[in-house]
Amino acid sequence: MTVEAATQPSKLRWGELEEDDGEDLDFLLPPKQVIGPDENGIKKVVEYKFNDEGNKVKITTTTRIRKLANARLSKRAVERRSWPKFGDAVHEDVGSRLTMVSTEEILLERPRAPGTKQEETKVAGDPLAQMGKGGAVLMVCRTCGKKGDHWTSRCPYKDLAQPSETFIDKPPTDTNAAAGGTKGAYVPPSMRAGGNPERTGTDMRRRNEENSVRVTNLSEDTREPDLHELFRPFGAVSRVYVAIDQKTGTSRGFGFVNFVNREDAERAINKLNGYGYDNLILRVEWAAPRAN
DNA sequence: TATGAGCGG
Repeated sequence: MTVEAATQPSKLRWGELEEDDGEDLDFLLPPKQVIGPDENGIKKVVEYKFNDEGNKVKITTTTRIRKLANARLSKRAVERRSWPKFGDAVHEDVGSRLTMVSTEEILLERPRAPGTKQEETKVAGDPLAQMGKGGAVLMVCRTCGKKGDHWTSRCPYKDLAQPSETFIDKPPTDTNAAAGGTKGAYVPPSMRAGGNPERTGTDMRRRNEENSVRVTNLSEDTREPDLHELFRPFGAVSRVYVAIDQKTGTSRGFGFVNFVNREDAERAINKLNGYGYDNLILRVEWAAPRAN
Protein backbone atom coordinates (compact mmCIF):
# COMPACT_ATOMS: atom_id res chain seq x y z
CA MET A 1 0.00 0.00 0.00
CA THR A 2 1.32 3.44 -0.90
CA VAL A 3 0.33 6.73 0.61
CA GLU A 4 1.28 9.86 -1.29
CA ALA A 5 0.31 13.47 -1.07
CA ALA A 6 -2.53 14.33 -3.35
CA THR A 7 -1.41 16.24 -6.37
CA GLN A 8 -4.20 18.75 -6.34
CA PRO A 9 -4.37 21.07 -3.35
CA SER A 10 -7.88 21.61 -2.16
CA LYS A 11 -9.50 24.90 -2.92
CA LEU A 12 -11.38 24.81 0.32
CA ARG A 13 -10.17 26.60 3.41
CA TRP A 14 -9.21 23.71 5.60
CA GLY A 15 -8.75 25.92 8.58
CA GLU A 16 -12.38 26.78 8.60
CA LEU A 17 -13.47 23.26 8.14
CA GLU A 18 -11.22 22.00 10.89
CA GLU A 19 -13.10 24.11 13.37
CA ASP A 20 -15.71 21.45 13.32
CA ASP A 21 -13.44 18.77 14.62
CA GLY A 22 -14.60 15.25 14.08
CA GLU A 23 -16.98 16.12 11.30
CA ASP A 24 -17.02 13.63 8.50
CA LEU A 25 -15.60 15.37 5.46
CA ASP A 26 -15.20 12.25 3.38
CA PHE A 27 -17.90 13.45 1.02
CA LEU A 28 -15.39 16.01 -0.26
CA LEU A 29 -13.09 13.25 -1.49
CA PRO A 30 -13.13 11.60 -4.90
CA PRO A 31 -14.91 8.25 -4.98
CA LYS A 32 -13.12 5.00 -4.43
CA GLN A 33 -11.88 3.29 -7.59
CA VAL A 34 -11.49 -0.44 -8.00
CA ILE A 35 -9.32 -1.69 -10.87
CA GLY A 36 -9.15 -5.30 -11.75
CA PRO A 37 -8.54 -7.98 -10.89
CA ASP A 38 -6.64 -8.57 -14.11
CA GLU A 39 -5.66 -11.90 -15.61
CA ASN A 40 -2.86 -12.22 -13.07
CA GLY A 41 -5.25 -11.74 -10.17
CA ILE A 42 -3.96 -8.27 -9.39
CA LYS A 43 -6.54 -5.91 -7.98
CA LYS A 44 -6.02 -2.23 -7.26
CA VAL A 45 -8.10 -0.05 -4.98
CA VAL A 46 -7.54 3.70 -5.11
CA GLU A 47 -9.14 5.81 -2.43
CA TYR A 48 -8.64 9.22 -0.90
CA LYS A 49 -8.56 10.07 2.77
CA PHE A 50 -7.62 12.93 5.06
CA ASN A 51 -4.49 12.33 7.10
CA ASP A 52 -3.86 13.62 10.60
CA GLU A 53 -2.82 17.03 9.32
CA GLY A 54 -6.05 17.36 7.43
CA ASN A 55 -4.37 16.94 4.07
CA LYS A 56 -5.90 14.89 1.36
CA VAL A 57 -3.89 11.74 0.58
CA LYS A 58 -4.28 9.11 -2.06
CA ILE A 59 -4.16 5.52 -0.89
CA THR A 60 -3.49 2.77 -3.37
CA THR A 61 -3.99 -0.79 -2.18
CA THR A 62 -2.78 -3.58 -4.44
CA THR A 63 -3.82 -7.14 -3.76
CA ARG A 64 -3.25 -10.38 -5.58
CA ILE A 65 -5.99 -12.91 -5.47
CA ARG A 66 -4.51 -16.27 -4.72
CA LYS A 67 -5.11 -18.72 -7.46
CA LEU A 68 -4.98 -21.39 -4.80
CA ALA A 69 -8.51 -20.45 -3.82
CA ASN A 70 -9.98 -22.22 -6.77
CA ALA A 71 -7.88 -25.27 -6.12
CA ARG A 72 -9.64 -25.77 -2.80
CA LEU A 73 -12.98 -26.11 -4.51
CA SER A 74 -13.93 -29.27 -6.24
CA LYS A 75 -13.73 -29.36 -9.99
CA ARG A 76 -17.51 -29.50 -10.22
CA ALA A 77 -17.92 -26.51 -7.95
CA VAL A 78 -15.61 -24.42 -10.12
CA GLU A 79 -17.56 -25.57 -13.12
CA ARG A 80 -20.83 -24.43 -11.59
CA ARG A 81 -19.51 -20.91 -11.37
CA SER A 82 -19.62 -20.58 -15.11
CA TRP A 83 -23.18 -21.80 -15.42
CA PRO A 84 -25.64 -19.28 -16.73
CA LYS A 85 -27.90 -17.72 -14.13
CA PHE A 86 -31.49 -18.78 -14.08
CA GLY A 87 -34.70 -17.94 -12.30
CA ASP A 88 -34.67 -14.73 -10.33
CA ALA A 89 -30.91 -14.50 -10.70
CA VAL A 90 -31.08 -14.25 -14.46
CA HIS A 91 -30.41 -10.54 -14.39
CA GLU A 92 -27.54 -10.85 -11.98
CA ASP A 93 -23.98 -10.63 -13.16
CA VAL A 94 -22.22 -13.92 -13.51
CA GLY A 95 -20.44 -14.71 -10.28
CA SER A 96 -21.89 -11.72 -8.47
CA ARG A 97 -24.17 -13.66 -6.22
CA LEU A 98 -24.11 -17.26 -5.30
CA THR A 99 -27.35 -17.23 -3.37
CA MET A 100 -30.68 -15.51 -3.79
CA VAL A 101 -32.87 -14.14 -1.04
CA SER A 102 -36.23 -15.79 -1.18
CA THR A 103 -39.28 -13.58 -0.79
CA GLU A 104 -41.54 -16.59 -0.48
CA GLU A 105 -43.80 -16.56 2.58
CA ILE A 106 -43.34 -19.62 4.71
CA LEU A 107 -45.84 -20.14 7.50
CA LEU A 108 -44.52 -22.08 10.44
CA GLU A 109 -46.91 -24.33 12.29
CA ARG A 110 -47.16 -23.55 15.95
CA PRO A 111 -49.85 -25.56 17.68
CA ARG A 112 -49.89 -23.49 20.84
CA ALA A 113 -47.76 -21.17 22.85
CA PRO A 114 -46.00 -23.20 25.52
CA GLY A 115 -46.86 -22.57 29.13
CA THR A 116 -49.90 -20.44 28.55
CA LYS A 117 -52.94 -22.32 29.60
CA GLN A 118 -55.24 -19.47 28.73
CA GLU A 119 -54.02 -19.47 25.17
CA GLU A 120 -54.51 -23.14 24.59
CA THR A 121 -58.13 -23.07 25.59
CA LYS A 122 -58.93 -20.44 23.02
CA VAL A 123 -59.05 -22.26 19.74
CA ALA A 124 -60.94 -20.23 17.24
CA GLY A 125 -63.73 -21.74 15.25
CA ASP A 126 -65.62 -24.97 15.37
CA PRO A 127 -63.37 -27.95 16.09
CA LEU A 128 -65.45 -29.95 13.64
CA ALA A 129 -64.69 -27.47 10.90
CA GLN A 130 -61.00 -27.75 11.66
CA MET A 131 -60.94 -31.47 11.14
CA GLY A 132 -59.63 -32.69 7.87
CA LYS A 133 -57.79 -29.48 7.21
CA GLY A 134 -54.63 -31.49 7.26
CA GLY A 135 -52.36 -32.30 10.15
CA ALA A 136 -53.18 -32.96 13.75
CA VAL A 137 -55.82 -30.76 15.31
CA LEU A 138 -55.53 -29.99 18.96
CA MET A 139 -58.88 -31.05 20.31
CA VAL A 140 -60.24 -28.73 22.92
CA CYS A 141 -63.48 -29.44 24.62
CA ARG A 142 -65.86 -26.65 23.79
CA THR A 143 -67.48 -26.69 27.18
CA CYS A 144 -64.85 -27.35 29.75
CA GLY A 145 -61.97 -26.04 27.69
CA LYS A 146 -59.68 -28.92 28.49
CA LYS A 147 -57.58 -30.50 25.84
CA GLY A 148 -57.02 -34.20 25.83
CA ASP A 149 -58.80 -37.42 25.11
CA HIS A 150 -62.28 -36.23 25.95
CA TRP A 151 -64.34 -34.06 23.73
CA THR A 152 -67.67 -32.38 23.82
CA SER A 153 -69.78 -35.47 23.24
CA ARG A 154 -68.23 -37.30 26.16
CA CYS A 155 -67.66 -34.32 28.37
CA PRO A 156 -69.56 -34.51 31.67
CA TYR A 157 -69.81 -30.74 31.57
CA LYS A 158 -71.25 -30.73 28.10
CA ASP A 159 -74.83 -29.78 28.86
CA LEU A 160 -73.98 -27.98 32.01
CA ALA A 161 -75.37 -24.48 32.19
CA GLN A 162 -73.38 -21.66 33.66
CA PRO A 163 -72.01 -23.02 36.95
CA SER A 164 -73.70 -21.34 39.83
CA GLU A 165 -71.30 -18.98 41.49
CA THR A 166 -70.89 -18.31 45.16
CA PHE A 167 -73.05 -15.82 46.96
CA ILE A 168 -70.12 -13.43 46.92
CA ASP A 169 -70.22 -13.22 43.17
CA LYS A 170 -73.99 -13.20 42.80
CA PRO A 171 -75.90 -12.02 45.82
CA PRO A 172 -79.40 -13.46 45.54
CA THR A 173 -81.75 -10.54 45.65
CA ASP A 174 -84.75 -12.59 46.77
CA THR A 175 -83.03 -13.89 49.87
CA ASN A 176 -81.79 -10.41 50.56
CA ALA A 177 -85.40 -9.36 50.72
CA ALA A 178 -86.23 -12.37 52.83
CA ALA A 179 -83.58 -11.37 55.31
CA GLY A 180 -85.18 -7.96 55.45
CA GLY A 181 -81.95 -6.31 54.49
CA THR A 182 -81.13 -3.65 51.99
CA LYS A 183 -78.87 -4.12 49.02
CA GLY A 184 -75.48 -5.37 50.12
CA ALA A 185 -76.61 -6.22 53.62
CA TYR A 186 -75.22 -9.28 55.35
CA VAL A 187 -77.09 -12.47 54.58
CA PRO A 188 -76.58 -15.37 56.97
CA PRO A 189 -75.51 -18.62 55.29
CA SER A 190 -78.79 -20.27 56.21
CA MET A 191 -80.65 -17.65 54.21
CA ARG A 192 -78.38 -17.73 51.22
CA ALA A 193 -79.26 -19.51 48.02
CA GLY A 194 -78.95 -23.23 48.50
CA GLY A 195 -78.79 -22.92 52.23
CA ASN A 196 -81.24 -24.67 54.45
CA PRO A 197 -83.48 -22.06 56.07
CA GLU A 198 -84.49 -24.52 58.74
CA ARG A 199 -80.98 -24.74 60.08
CA THR A 200 -79.99 -21.76 62.10
CA GLY A 201 -78.26 -20.98 65.32
CA THR A 202 -75.79 -23.54 66.58
CA ASP A 203 -75.70 -25.38 63.24
CA MET A 204 -73.95 -22.41 61.72
CA ARG A 205 -70.93 -23.01 63.89
CA ARG A 206 -70.52 -26.54 62.63
CA ARG A 207 -68.30 -27.18 59.71
CA ASN A 208 -70.09 -27.61 56.46
CA GLU A 209 -70.72 -31.31 56.24
CA GLU A 210 -73.67 -30.72 54.01
CA ASN A 211 -73.93 -31.73 50.42
CA SER A 212 -71.12 -34.20 50.84
CA VAL A 213 -70.34 -36.32 47.82
CA ARG A 214 -68.28 -39.48 48.00
CA VAL A 215 -66.00 -40.27 45.10
CA THR A 216 -64.57 -43.77 44.82
CA ASN A 217 -62.41 -45.60 42.34
CA LEU A 218 -59.98 -42.76 42.11
CA SER A 219 -56.61 -43.54 40.66
CA GLU A 220 -53.77 -43.58 43.14
CA ASP A 221 -52.25 -40.35 41.91
CA THR A 222 -55.43 -38.31 42.01
CA ARG A 223 -54.93 -35.52 44.51
CA GLU A 224 -57.27 -33.02 46.04
CA PRO A 225 -56.50 -30.30 43.48
CA ASP A 226 -57.42 -32.75 40.71
CA LEU A 227 -60.68 -33.53 42.39
CA HIS A 228 -61.42 -29.88 42.89
CA GLU A 229 -60.76 -29.20 39.24
CA LEU A 230 -63.13 -32.00 38.32
CA PHE A 231 -66.00 -30.86 40.49
CA ARG A 232 -65.63 -27.10 40.51
CA PRO A 233 -67.51 -26.56 37.23
CA PHE A 234 -70.72 -27.71 38.86
CA GLY A 235 -70.69 -25.04 41.49
CA ALA A 236 -68.95 -23.67 44.53
CA VAL A 237 -67.01 -26.39 46.32
CA SER A 238 -66.53 -25.91 50.03
CA ARG A 239 -64.18 -28.79 50.72
CA VAL A 240 -62.25 -31.50 48.95
CA TYR A 241 -60.71 -34.44 50.70
CA VAL A 242 -58.78 -37.43 49.42
CA ALA A 243 -58.24 -40.29 51.86
CA ILE A 244 -54.56 -40.94 52.32
CA ASP A 245 -53.06 -44.07 53.81
CA GLN A 246 -51.09 -42.77 56.77
CA LYS A 247 -48.54 -45.54 56.57
CA THR A 248 -47.72 -45.46 52.89
CA GLY A 249 -48.77 -41.92 52.14
CA THR A 250 -50.59 -43.10 49.06
CA SER A 251 -54.17 -42.39 48.13
CA ARG A 252 -56.72 -44.88 49.34
CA GLY A 253 -58.67 -44.35 46.15
CA PHE A 254 -61.61 -42.43 47.48
CA GLY A 255 -62.45 -38.99 48.61
CA PHE A 256 -65.14 -36.45 49.38
CA VAL A 257 -66.30 -33.27 47.78
CA ASN A 258 -68.59 -30.88 49.60
CA PHE A 259 -70.71 -28.41 47.70
CA VAL A 260 -72.14 -25.17 48.96
CA ASN A 261 -75.33 -25.83 47.03
CA ARG A 262 -77.10 -29.13 47.09
CA GLU A 263 -78.32 -28.81 43.50
CA ASP A 264 -74.77 -28.46 42.31
CA ALA A 265 -73.79 -31.59 44.19
CA GLU A 266 -76.70 -33.42 42.66
CA ARG A 267 -75.75 -32.39 39.17
CA ALA A 268 -72.16 -33.42 39.81
CA ILE A 269 -73.33 -36.84 40.92
CA ASN A 270 -75.50 -37.21 37.84
CA LYS A 271 -72.77 -36.17 35.48
CA LEU A 272 -69.64 -37.60 37.02
CA ASN A 273 -70.89 -40.94 38.28
CA GLY A 274 -69.58 -43.47 35.80
CA TYR A 275 -67.26 -40.96 34.25
CA GLY A 276 -63.92 -42.26 33.06
CA TYR A 277 -61.15 -40.47 34.84
CA ASP A 278 -57.51 -41.49 34.69
CA ASN A 279 -58.46 -44.82 33.06
CA LEU A 280 -60.86 -45.65 35.87
CA ILE A 281 -64.63 -45.39 36.09
CA LEU A 282 -65.55 -43.08 38.90
CA ARG A 283 -68.30 -43.76 41.35
CA VAL A 284 -69.89 -40.58 42.60
CA GLU A 285 -72.70 -40.74 45.15
CA TRP A 286 -74.08 -38.98 48.16
CA ALA A 287 -71.85 -39.62 51.11
CA ALA A 288 -73.21 -41.22 54.21
CA PRO A 289 -72.74 -39.17 57.38
CA ARG A 290 -69.34 -39.66 58.85
CA ALA A 291 -69.05 -42.35 61.47
CA ASN A 292 -67.46 -40.89 64.56
C1' DT B 1 -60.27 -52.70 48.40
C1' DA B 2 -62.32 -48.33 50.24
C1' DT B 3 -67.08 -43.68 54.10
C1' DG B 4 -62.28 -38.41 55.95
C1' DA B 5 -58.67 -35.54 60.21
C1' DG B 6 -59.47 -33.13 64.05
C1' DC B 7 -62.29 -29.81 68.18
C1' DG B 8 -57.64 -25.08 69.13
C1' DG B 9 -57.72 -19.33 71.14
